[in-house]
Parts: sequence; structure tokens; C-alpha cells
Amino acid sequence: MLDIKDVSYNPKKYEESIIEFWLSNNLFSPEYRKYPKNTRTFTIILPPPNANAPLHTGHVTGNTYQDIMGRYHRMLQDKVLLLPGKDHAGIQTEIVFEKELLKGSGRSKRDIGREEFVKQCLEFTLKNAKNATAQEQRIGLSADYSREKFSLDENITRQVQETFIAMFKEGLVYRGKRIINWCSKCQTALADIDTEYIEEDTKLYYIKYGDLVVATTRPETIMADTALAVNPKDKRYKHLIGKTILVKSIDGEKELPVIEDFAVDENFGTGILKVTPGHSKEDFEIGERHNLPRISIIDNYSKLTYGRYKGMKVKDAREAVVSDLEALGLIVKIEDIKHKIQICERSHTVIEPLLSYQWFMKTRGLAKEAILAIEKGDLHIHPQRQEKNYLRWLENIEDWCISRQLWWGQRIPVYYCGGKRTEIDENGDLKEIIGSGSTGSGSTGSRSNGCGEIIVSIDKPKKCPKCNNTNLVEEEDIFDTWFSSTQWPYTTLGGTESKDFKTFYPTNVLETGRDILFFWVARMVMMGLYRTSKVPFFDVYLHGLVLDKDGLKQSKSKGNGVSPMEMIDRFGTDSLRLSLVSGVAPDQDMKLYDEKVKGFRNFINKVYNSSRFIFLKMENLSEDDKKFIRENTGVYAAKTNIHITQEIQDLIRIVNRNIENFEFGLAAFNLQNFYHHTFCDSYLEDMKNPKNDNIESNAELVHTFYTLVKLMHPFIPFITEALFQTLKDKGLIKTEEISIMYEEFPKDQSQKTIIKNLKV
RNA sequence: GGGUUCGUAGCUCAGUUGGUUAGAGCGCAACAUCGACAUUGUUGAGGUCACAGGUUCAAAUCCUGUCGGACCCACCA
Repeated sequence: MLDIKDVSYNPKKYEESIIEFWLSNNLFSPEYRKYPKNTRTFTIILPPPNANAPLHTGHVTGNTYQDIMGRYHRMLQDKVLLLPGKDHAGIQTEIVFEKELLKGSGRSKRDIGREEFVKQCLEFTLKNAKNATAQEQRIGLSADYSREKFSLDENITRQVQETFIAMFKEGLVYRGKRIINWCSKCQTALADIDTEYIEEDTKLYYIKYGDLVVATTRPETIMADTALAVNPKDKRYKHLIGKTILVKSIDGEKELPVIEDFAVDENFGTGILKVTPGHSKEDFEIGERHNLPRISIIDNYSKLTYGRYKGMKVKDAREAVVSDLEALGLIVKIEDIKHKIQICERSHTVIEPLLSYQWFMKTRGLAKEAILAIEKGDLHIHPQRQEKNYLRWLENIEDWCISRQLWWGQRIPVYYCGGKRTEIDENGDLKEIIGSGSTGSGSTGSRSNGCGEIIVSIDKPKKCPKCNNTNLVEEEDIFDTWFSSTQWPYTTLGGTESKDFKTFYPTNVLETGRDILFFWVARMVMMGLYRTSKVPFFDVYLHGLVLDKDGLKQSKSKGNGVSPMEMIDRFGTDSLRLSLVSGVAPDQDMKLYDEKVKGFRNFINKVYNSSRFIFLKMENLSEDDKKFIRENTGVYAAKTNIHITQEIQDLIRIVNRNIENFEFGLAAFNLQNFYHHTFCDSYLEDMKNPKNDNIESNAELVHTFYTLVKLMHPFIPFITEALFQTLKDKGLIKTEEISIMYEEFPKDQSQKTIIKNLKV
């Protein structure tokens, strides 16, 4: 296998053919071997990368940890499944693709049409997904690609839709009017994670409200005010709480109640907040606590719908309102302030918090169970301190908006009898009208208009079950990507009735970046508990971010991204894997740069060269001697002058313990240290002494070496596979296996002292 | 505002129930070596483990506070 004439190791020479060898022999499949019935399984559902771009170092880091666990358990003779997949990544892909497709063409996705857009987007995505898969394989990820899933696979989509239907029937999802982040350019609701904040110079207007003065940056929403609020601790306004004040303003005369709420910052402006539940997230929540009316005056295009401002863009309306207020003498003063505004991550449009009819999921009850899972010990997060973050997020969870007004994703399986539309009436009341508008009659209404029934169904029903109307209009909205990806652990296994589900679920470990603990992990627990009554995994391992040399987060805009494939080209996969893992504490960010990978490349070369020493030493042995070594490795340890049997036992015990405790960084570090300094610098050097040149010592040497190769295999799979093949070819080890992947991982035999130098 | 985390050799970082002389890699200095490896070996210099208190027989490790950096959550009317 290894061409030991080479004085240094060239990964390029071997890695590709090793991948080919693993894949063509189906070695990554849990069916590669026939296991006895009650064999322990070890399953990781791999986090699906977004299929719209090449893998970045974060993916590669995750894949390395996942693969270490997979290979370790496979060598423990567990039945191992690492299940790969790719995610369609909703809005992210839609916008990436829109940019690609429409680059310079001047057309919008609407010009192309939904059907064509989705078709082209699918082609684009599948092409990229294929590329991503090839990259995963280059990393050595021993995932079962015969089971690979894509989040828009028919079977996956169907299960996701079934979940929605089940939840609808139980009242866990509902059509509701709540405040959401709205992007007027993308024309969709957005999750907080799809938005960001930027600082902007703006003005703070002090405006008279009767005898009071209120400071606001958004005077154009005055018409939607439904209360004034003060902090209950604020002595200045204590006497006003519970009273109603008469306000004369641009919208005529109205009465506003004064309420108390802790959300009000007494140090901002005058300490009085105008409450606009229809156009501010915070105000909406205050409104919920105090039962305030919700008035909408801005539409989906960021244009006002009110009175003489109707049709004006928000910015223009602000100017108009301010000049009208000035005319009425209601402006007290205007201050320049810096202030943060929320923008759409993709289009950089200012987010408008709007009332909107959307599909929401009730989350409180599910969150409670997800909290219990931790408390009962059904779920463990590594490192443990992250459990606090997890719990706090779940304790403060709010209903989840799961609908998006996008094209790239899974359609929400709903039909409206007679269709639906929304309008804002003259009172600022946003209404959704389903059917003819005269809802709730219950009679067999007119066929043309429909009765307004909401029908949940994957396939289009022929007629309305309530009124027999045939004019059923399909919901155009799609699911938030996370609604599907949080169901990934069981959808990928083929659903709760499948054989794979019964074999591999609940899975063992979820390994992912700590940045998606909330959006993904916590919700996966909720959805898993809902759909399967089980926590989908026992352990969660979180890794940190990969930073550039200066410790900065990699980002496209900064152009400081490190390409993992380029690193592999230059230094080899094993070196990159060690760089990402060795000596890195769980959850800790790490820097990646050339010199570091180079150092590990040197180590890999050391491994190669030490093997060269051994192979050259054994080259001239007779067949009988080789047979002796093969058959008797280890047995003669006690008779040899020189051996490191005890040290090896210690190492084995510690490495096993490290891995079991999710301390992969320590395990790799210990192995590398031991190999370099104990095995090479000390033991091998001693072996050069002619008095140690006897058959027993050689047997012991090969045995020790092979033990180390096995121990290192989960971390550096390529060179260890090559070494295994070479040992086998040269007749130095006895084995039935065709790959080191299925050899037994060394287990500790003794409980003796721990040698110095190893980190426990 | 709430929370988390980090501060250890010139640099990058390990150091898991507190326990001999605090470690590795890179870098640096000297030496060695063309029969495993110059992608090497040996030896060495370099640390008041951010700072100040406290607990303890014993603290890089636990507690409190201070300073400095990073991140997360909420909010930004």
C-alpha cells in the first residue's frame, strides 16, 4: 500500500484512492457487516449544510468531530450510522440564487414566475449539494451516502406537512394576527436570525400629547397609538397611571389611557412611551399585557394607509407628519441621536414590524417538555454550562411564526374555501377575509365565493367538506426552513414507522456549532418530543467557531474566509483534521492558519517516517519470523529488554476516557504527544540499540505500533488506513478485516498508574 | 440591562472532582545528524498562570472584587 521508498508522506498520493476504497466496499454502511440482533447502535444525524455554497471550515470542523465519534464506535463494534443530508436553506438559497440568476439581467424572480424559479433553483441547489457531498467525502466523513437526504425530498416534505396537519388538529398551530418582522423588499415575514441591526443617525422628536411630552423616532405612527405608558417606578408620572388624557393631534382628538409597564425605560426621552401595538414589537407585547387595541396604518409595501398620508412611503410620511405637527405647534424639540435599526440581512431593507396574518406554532407547552428533558437527565449538553443558555431560551419562548412568503421551500398544506385576502379598513383594523367575506354561516354557501373554511390537506381536496364549494385556493406560503430542519432526526430516518427509525432512533449524539443551539437544537428537542415522544438524541456536543489568524470571525464581506479544500490540497486531510481538533476545548473558538496546519502536517509525516523505520527494519525478516510476529505480537513483551507496555495501557485508558467524555481535543493531543515523544523519541530510539534487535522485541514493536495506529484511526483515518494495509500486505499483522475501520479499538486492560505527560 | 466566556512562555493554545519541579507546537539560541524523518533530534533560554483579596496543609484551578478582550440574549419607543 504505502510506497516506503518515499522519504516523506504525500497525502495526495493516497487519500483519493482510500476514499474510493472505503466507498466502493460500502464500508460506511451499517449493513456492511451482519451484526448480532442486540448489537448496540450508534447514530448521528449529521447537520445538513446549506446546499447553496461550498463547505466552510465550520462544516469541516463538525464533520471531523462527527467522524471521530463514528469511527470510534464502529471500532468498538457498534452498529454505526452517520446519516448525511443537505438543506434547501429557504430564504438564504432563494436570495443567493436570485442574485446568481438575475445578475445584470434586470429581471426579478416575479418576472420568471414561481414554477420556473423553483425548477431552476432546484437544479442550482442539487448541483451544489453534489459538490458539498464530494467535499464531505474528502474530509473522510464515514457517512452512509446510500441514505443521503435532501430536505425537499418528497418523503421529507410529506412528513413535515403531516406534522403540521397533526399540530393543526390539536390546535398547536393556528392562523393568527401577530406582530412579525416584515421585509417590504423580499415581501416576507422574517425570523430574527434573518435580520441584523445597524447604527444610524436619526432624529428624536419631542411631541406634545395634551399636557405631556413624548419622545419618539417614529412620529408617523402617531395615528396608531393606543396608549401612553410609563414605568411604575417613575415618580414623575405616578399620578397619571390609570387616567385617560385627551390628545389633540394630527389625527384629531382622541383619548389615550396612561398605563404602567416595566418595559418602559424611564431614562429615555421624557420617560413616557407612546404605545403602538400595531407597529412595534415591544409595544405589541405591552398591548397584550394591557389589552390594548391594535391599529395598522402601514401596509406590506411600507406605505401608509391612513388619511392624507395614504400611499406615502414611511420616510416621506415621517416628514409630512412632522411638518403637520409643527404647523399645529406640537413639536417641542428635535434631537439628533444615533440609534440602531433592524434591517433585512439579505436585502438590507429596513424591517417594518407589522401586524400580519401568519401561521404560528404554540410553543409554551412543547418548550416545557424540552426543559423537562434536561431536568430529568434525558438530554445532556456538552459542555454542560450551555444547558443554562438552552433553558433560558426555552423559558422565554414565544409563539413561532412558521410561514414565509417565499417560493423556495415546502408549501404549507392548507386550502382556503373561497381564497383569502387581507385589508386594512378605515379604522386601521387589519383583517383577513377568507371566502366571500360573510363568514361563519355554516350553510352550503355559494359555490363561487366559498364559506371561508380552512382545510388542511396535503393533496388538494375536490370540494370543501363544509359547503361543497369547489373553489379552493391553495396556501401560497411556505414553511420557515427551521420548521423542516427541526424535524430532521426522524424525517431522515424515513418517518416514525420505518425500519430505520426503529433501529436507530433515538439517535446518540447531535454534534453542531454552538451558534444554533436555540434555533435548531432546542426546537429539535421540542419537535422530537411532539412527534416521537422521545428526545431525538442523548448528547449534544457543541463546537466553537473557526476564526482567522487574527481571531476574527470569518465572513464573506471581510474576505478572510479560510478554504478547507485548499488546506486539504496543500497539507492533506489528516493534518487539517488534527488542526481543527487537537488541543481544542469543547465550545471554544479556535484559530486556523497555515503555520498551524503545517505543524500537524509535520506530525503526520513523522508518523509516516516512523512506520518507514519499522517497515525497513522488518523488510529482511524471513517468512518464519514474520509469522512469529503476526502470531505472537505482545506475548513476549515481558521478555524483551525494552517495551512501553504499561505506558500504552495508560494511554489507551485515557484516550478512551477522553472520547467518552467528549474531550476529543484532549484525546487527539494525548495521542499526538505520546506518539511523538514517547513512541518515537524514546522507544524507537532505544530500539536502534543492536542488543534489542531480536525477534521478541520486533514483535513487541510491531504490536505497539499497530495499537497506536488503531488508536489514532478515528482522528487521522487516511494515513492509518494506509498503514494498516501496509502492515497487512507485509504479513506483519493477522486480521480478517479489509479495513482498519472495523478493527477493534484498543481497550484498557489494567488499572495501573497514570504516566506523567498525559492529560486526563 | 441580563447571561456566558477568556486573560498561562515572544506567538497560538492545552491544563476536568485543588496535589511533586505549570506543558505542547511555532519562534529563538547552541549543538548533532545524509542508514525512519532537515517536514529531524538533543540541550537550553523564556512564566510573580491579568491584578487584589479570601478559603485551604496545599490554588493556574474554588470564592469575592477590579481591569482588559470576546460572545450570546433582550431592548433600542
